[in-house]
Amino acid sequence: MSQPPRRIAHLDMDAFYASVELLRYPELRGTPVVIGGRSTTPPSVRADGSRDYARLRDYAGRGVVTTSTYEARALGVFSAMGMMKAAALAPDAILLPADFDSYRHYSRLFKMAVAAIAPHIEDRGIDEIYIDLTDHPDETRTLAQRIKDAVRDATGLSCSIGVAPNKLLAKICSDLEKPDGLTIVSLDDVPSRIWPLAVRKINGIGPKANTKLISLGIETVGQLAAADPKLLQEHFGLNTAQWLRDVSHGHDTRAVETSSEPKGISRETTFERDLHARHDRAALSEIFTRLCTRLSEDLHRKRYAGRTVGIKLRYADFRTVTRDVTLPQPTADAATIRRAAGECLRRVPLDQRIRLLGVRVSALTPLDELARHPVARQGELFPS
DNA sequence: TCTGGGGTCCTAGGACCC
DNA sequence: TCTGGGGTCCTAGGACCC
Repeated sequence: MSQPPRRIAHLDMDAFYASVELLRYPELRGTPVVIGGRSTTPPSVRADGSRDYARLRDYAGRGVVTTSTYEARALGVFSAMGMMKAAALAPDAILLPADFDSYRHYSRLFKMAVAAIAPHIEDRGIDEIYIDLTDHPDETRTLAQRIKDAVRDATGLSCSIGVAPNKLLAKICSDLEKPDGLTIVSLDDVPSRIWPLAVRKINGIGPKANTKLISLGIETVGQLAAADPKLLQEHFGLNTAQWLRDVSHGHDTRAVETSSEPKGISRETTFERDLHARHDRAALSEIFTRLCTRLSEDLHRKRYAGRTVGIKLRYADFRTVTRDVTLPQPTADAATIRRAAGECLRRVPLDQRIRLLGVRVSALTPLDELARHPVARQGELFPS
């Protein structure tokens, strides 16, 4: 009585932000382009109508690369890299500011195009989704190609799709033939196609676990599958060791979740220069209040209130501390958030320079749900 | 020339209650 | 006076992902 294998697709847009920018600036196609930076401005238009693009070499200050075109990646410039380091590697690369409104627009377009064909979709952020194709009547490759064509028709953008019996393998194989890939993998293919890959390719094995595995002589998924369970348990604990074994054999039973509620909403900012609690008190206070105001607006717009208010603080040396407090009633009110967050801030040592300040509200309840319960009206949701 | 901003999940200890 | 186990909530930190 074995179930037939599921058909799970992972769809990943190719260099999404950069590709959206190339729709707007097609003359940049084929050249190294980097998106990111804090103070980057859009290209200006010259008198003759041509565009004057900023170059990476002209950038100064903080910030990281948000994403880059494949030509820039060939020069060693990747997401999350510091801008100054990127400028050293690719000084002539074109620099563009991120335009998240535009990316969200194209995100909606591609997701709608997929949903018209296969509606069982799990959102994984702005540029990727899982799709459960198990109950779809069409043959797998034909169906996946149809989805790719629909995405291109709707957006002018290419994507890569992996189809496999579960999310773990689908995610891995959507990356195997990028860009514009279409890869189908079954459980039988795991030894030949998955085992040769680096363990880092597994979603959930990050820099820390990767380093640890390599120190144990485990570099590939196949080596992980062959590793002594006792050894793994010693270094990772029972749960993680079991998970490592499962994923190394391509096993994963997680369902495609078509809806989810947010757990927390936050706002944070890294300062142009590190600030000191006493010397820069006024500036810090203004930023703090603005974060709370923005967060309150986010909560209202998304129709949530939350009981737990927290702060995050990053020192100049990059150490991070958090403090939070749980209120008797959920709140979305800026002044209430500011007060609670201020209490949290007092519990943190403020003797060193600070580079980042953040505010967060969690333990969320939908506002509409709250409005149906009388207790909410007496709380701090709607202060007089 | 250091390292964004928005999230999720997990662990672990202590408080508190039954 | 000391001794239980289990369950839940709260708080802090860390790993990881897009």
